[in-house]
Amino acid sequence: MDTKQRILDEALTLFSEKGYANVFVGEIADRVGIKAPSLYKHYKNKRAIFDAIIDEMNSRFVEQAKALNINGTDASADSEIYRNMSEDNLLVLGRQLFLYYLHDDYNKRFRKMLTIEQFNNKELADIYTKLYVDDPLSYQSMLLGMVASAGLLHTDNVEIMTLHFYAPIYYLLTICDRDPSREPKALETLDAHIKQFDRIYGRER
Amino acid sequence: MDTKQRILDEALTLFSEKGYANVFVGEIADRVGIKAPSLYKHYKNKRAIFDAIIDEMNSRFVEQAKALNINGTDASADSEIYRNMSEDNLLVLGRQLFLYYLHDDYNKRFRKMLTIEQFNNKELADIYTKLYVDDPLSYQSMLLGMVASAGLLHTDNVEIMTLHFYAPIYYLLTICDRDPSREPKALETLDAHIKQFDRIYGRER
DNA sequence: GTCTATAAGAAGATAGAC
DNA sequence: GTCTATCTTCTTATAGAC
Repeated sequence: MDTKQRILDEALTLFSEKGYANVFVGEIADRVGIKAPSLYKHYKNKRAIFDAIIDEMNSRFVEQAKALNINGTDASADSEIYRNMSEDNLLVLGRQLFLYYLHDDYNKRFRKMLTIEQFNNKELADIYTKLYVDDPLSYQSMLLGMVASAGLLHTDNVEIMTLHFYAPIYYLLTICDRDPSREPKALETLDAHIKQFDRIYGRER
Repeated sequence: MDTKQRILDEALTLFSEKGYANVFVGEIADRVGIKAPSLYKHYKNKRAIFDAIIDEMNSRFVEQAKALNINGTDASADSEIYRNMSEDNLLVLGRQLFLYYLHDDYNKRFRKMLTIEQFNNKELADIYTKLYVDDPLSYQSMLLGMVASAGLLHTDNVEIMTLHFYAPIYYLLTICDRDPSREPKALETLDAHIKQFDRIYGRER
């Protein structure tokens, strides 16, 4: 990886642990293995590093969204999966979603940085809301809606059903971000949640 | 309010908006209406202000927990309320919980400060987990457990039922903290959530 | 592109008068 | 307890050699 990219990488790690203001330019340089002044050959100033991180993450997530949408809107490709969705498949879906969000390195560090900076930076607050509130809700609404229209889930309000699916996942995610030692317990709770969700919405009522 | 207390109050406001590192001692002093050096007659240094906030908030919440426990463990006082819990009462309970957390001034500012500082300060991370994860879960488990034992809610897993009640409330709370303009929509969603919760758990299955 | 040396400025904290 | 003046330290950023 070239130096310019390594600077972004180390900076993101540090920003996600301590927040922008607590990270010094010299600290980033140290991690990269250069001296602070050398860093200014790659970026105009400290803020430019921060902005470059946001730009890169934004395009990363735009690509990801594109990839999801291709599968998501192409009913012929996906419908078979979701029309045959058993409790086991629902468990796998929820677990994958959770573990991807939790362990994907960029996702995790970027989310923590957004968490720290959200009240101080309206742009980051909006990105957070998009990535961890609005996008998951609309994506999962679509998936669960397909499962429901196949008759495997039953509700008269897909939005609330999706909230009941996602809110506990989000809640467990924030717990693990704060304290990774709670991860095993959170995974158990996740499974119990999804099984219960399937029992609740998975039969005629 | 005396100066020493006003310093804590203004500091908490600033810390909750910008985080510890982005708040300057002179800024706190400005808000209080004194000069920075005068502030050092009240607190040894900037960190001491921060620590005093945590101490005060801790004792505030200990008192609150005591007050809740008196009602909570005194079955004879509360049981009548919870044994007659209709959907309307459940709505009120959820709404009160949500609006208290959302609008109580100390709660709100302290929560935002904890959110910002959680990854940089293990003590604050633990306080956050206690206040917004463990305590609400155990308190609400107790309440909902009473409602269930009165036959008004039905589940074989009170813990997961409580997660299904609280996680959406927590999720909506973090949305509103980040963007208060979403509060009206969040309140609608909250009501829809609780009504759905009551429909799900409130009848024999 | 990386370094050493250093400038420029910000922010925390102290001294001492009132 | 509050002020003005000031010290000290830390951090960003630049200059200029290699």
